Amino acid sequence: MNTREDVVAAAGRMFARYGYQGTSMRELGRELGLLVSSLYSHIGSKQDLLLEVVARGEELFGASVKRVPAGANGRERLRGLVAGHIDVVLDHRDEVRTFLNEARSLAENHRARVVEARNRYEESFREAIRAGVEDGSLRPETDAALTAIFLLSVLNALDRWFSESGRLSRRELADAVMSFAVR
Amino acid sequence: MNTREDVVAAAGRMFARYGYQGTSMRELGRELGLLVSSLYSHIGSKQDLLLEVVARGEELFGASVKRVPAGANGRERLRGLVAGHIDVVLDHRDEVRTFLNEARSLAENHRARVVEARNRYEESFREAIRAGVEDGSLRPETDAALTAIFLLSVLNALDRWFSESGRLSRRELADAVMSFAVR
DNA sequence: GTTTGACTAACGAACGTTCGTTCGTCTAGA
DNA sequence: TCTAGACGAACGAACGTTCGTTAGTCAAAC
Repeated sequence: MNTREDVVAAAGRMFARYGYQGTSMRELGRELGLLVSSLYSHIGSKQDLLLEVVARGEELFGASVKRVPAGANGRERLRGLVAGHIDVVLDHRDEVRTFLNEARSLAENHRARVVEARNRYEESFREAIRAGVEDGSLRPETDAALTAIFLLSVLNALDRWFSESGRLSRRELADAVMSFAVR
Repeated sequence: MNTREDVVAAAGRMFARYGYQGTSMRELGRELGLLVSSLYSHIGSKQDLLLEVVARGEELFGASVKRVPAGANGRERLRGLVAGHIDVVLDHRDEVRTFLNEARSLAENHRARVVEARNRYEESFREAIRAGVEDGSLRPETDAALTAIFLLSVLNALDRWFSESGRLSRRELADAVMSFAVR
């Protein structure tokens, strides 16, 4: 017997791998050992399913920001954001991939909300960088906007190559990313 | 009157924006002012269309590598690769986006070829970096594998935010990316 | 100078298949 | 006995593709 949670988790897995449009409800059912129609005992629609997976990705990043200690200096806060992002990406690959790549398949109003959430998230990176420049923990010539974009570009591509059993630990990865972006 | 070229170009545009699975042949026809069936006067199948667009992206990157002068030192060659990549991404957004994001919708054998092409391309970055370390134009502690991945992560995300009318020129962008990756 | 035949581009109808979704029924556990 | 979850059949719409046909163009053959 499957729970609603099982359905959402399997949907995340398949959306991440095959994309929203590339995932049929029949295949999703097969993944769970169910017929298509049985899925609708748990969910309202395919679109709802996407919405839920994307919302989880959104919340994960939001929660990660809140976990960064407010008292620290700019550089430490940025380092916290980077480490938090790494954890979110690697611990929740399916939701993150779906959040990053499949939001375009959301209905307009929900997609707009996601874009806004991503902007707020990026702004928290910029804010930490600006603070670091002011408090002297980051070089004065550091460009907040550009650095934030570069950092997030690298961080969001992580799950395409990073392996837990590889050469680098998460901590070493965070160090490498930080020294790339802000030396 | 439309040519085969028109069809491939329109397909690139739509694959880039809506994805391969998110593009229907009927909508592609509408984009060109044609009925679905008329498309098949120009092409063999939807899959052929994807293959052609992806192949163009592949060739663009391959040609960019060849344009880098072989005589230069490692750092200069890397700089040439970065500048070339920027040009390809910004001058051929549709083909590049399709090449990067939609290759998974290719039949297995063709997808494997794309993966191989991408590996070769990344290897040319690593090679330039290793050469730079040896000839002293890059810092000795530079990690070729990691630097190449970080560089390509940043470069491939460019078309999501870079605007020709923005604050940075392409040259300034190349400078920023280079100093980001190899100081 | 006219006719013929190949060629291209587009049409509209239709094919079989798959899509997301709905419905009424059945069954096992509370 | 009631209910949640799974079933199987069915829905209309959309999918990619094929078909036979038509109108226009252009060069070669008469």
